[in-house]
Amino acid sequence: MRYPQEHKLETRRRILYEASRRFRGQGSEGFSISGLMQDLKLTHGGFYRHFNSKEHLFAEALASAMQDAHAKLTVGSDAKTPASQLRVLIETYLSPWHLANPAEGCPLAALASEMPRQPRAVRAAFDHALETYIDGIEKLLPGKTRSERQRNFLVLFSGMAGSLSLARAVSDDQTRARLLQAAKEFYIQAFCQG
Amino acid sequence: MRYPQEHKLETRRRILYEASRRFRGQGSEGFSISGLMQDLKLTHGGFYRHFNSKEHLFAEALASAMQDAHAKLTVGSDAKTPASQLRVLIETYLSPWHLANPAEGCPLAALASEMPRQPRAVRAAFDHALETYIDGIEKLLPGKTRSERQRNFLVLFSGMAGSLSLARAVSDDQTRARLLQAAKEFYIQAFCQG
DNA sequence: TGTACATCAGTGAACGCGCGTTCACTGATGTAC
DNA sequence: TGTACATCAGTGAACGCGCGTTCACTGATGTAC
Repeated sequence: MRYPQEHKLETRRRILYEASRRFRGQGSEGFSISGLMQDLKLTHGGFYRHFNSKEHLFAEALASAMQDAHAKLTVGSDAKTPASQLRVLIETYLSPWHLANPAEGCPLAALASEMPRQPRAVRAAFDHALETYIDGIEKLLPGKTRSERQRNFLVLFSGMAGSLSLARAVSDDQTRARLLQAAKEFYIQAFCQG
Repeated sequence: MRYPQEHKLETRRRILYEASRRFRGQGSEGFSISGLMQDLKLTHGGFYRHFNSKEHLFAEALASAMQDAHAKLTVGSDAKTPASQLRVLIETYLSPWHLANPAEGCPLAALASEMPRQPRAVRAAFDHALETYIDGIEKLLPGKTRSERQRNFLVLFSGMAGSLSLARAVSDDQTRARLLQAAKEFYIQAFCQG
């Protein structure tokens, strides 16, 4: 059957967003196209009207995931100094909510370790999405030059992603909470007006 | 055919070590039992004389990998102060060699993000191996009490693992090297006699 | 010491399963006249 | 305005493939007598 105009774009958007959640939550091989489409009340065959392959979907989903994470990390923190905005961002990044919701969180924590094994196109998409991520946040970081702030971004975010990732990896709730709390204090002290 | 005594244990050891490399290098689903056994000049059927399942193999391989990483991080650094031993350890962890050789490196950087999706037995093995890892290194960290040193271990190692992981994820060699270098300076400053 | 049998690490065909992808088809709506 | 045809998002059976795991089998060596 023929669908109203805009319908195709809307379907594509739905697939992309749900995929960006699943890649983060279950990894690049942890879910099937079939299951994804089924949960969107569609069948698997239709997927290929929107994306050439799962690999292409992953590449696009990375950008979508990075935008999503950026948006969630920067809500409601306007009209303050960069240092205090950064403090809120660190607290949000290392919050119990982010710990419990990998599918809606930062792709660095969820997907960085899979990147070395991905095909060139996916890795390029990751590189590009990361650059955009940096551009959106870099201005909150300490540092006189742009490249100094970018270095600080990389150290801070890779460090927080590692802490979040390890906190998710261990089973004991108390260890998780302690790690998150200790990391929060550590990075705030190191990067906020320290 | 019947094999000399000790032969079975030796085969088991070879499977386990090679598996610990592959899990780190390719992830829990990135290689097959068949391929693993083939490269050890064996056939896949024989695997099940040594391990009940790939899951059991993963659980044991985590301990093996963590021991391997611990050994590689602490060679040739005796007869110094804890702070200078820790400095060497940080430099080794964030070295170009570790960047280029995930299969023989720290499982935290390579496997932490897969843990949340693993079955209970694997996660328990990870928890236990991590505790042993901590016990072997904790004494090098600053902190008056054991639990303070353990907290410092968790912050430092999860941070370094995140940096190494992100450095491996990006494609550009210059960005990688800069991230590693910046992280090295940052963590040395923060944890060595700072 | 010699012989018959038991053992069991390793072999390789076979299994069921889920996956990504393809493709002939459907049918409501848009378009040409 | 009415009619015939084209379009194309979505359907679902079918494909080939690689995987983890099972199992009947092999045969050199250990053991019982």
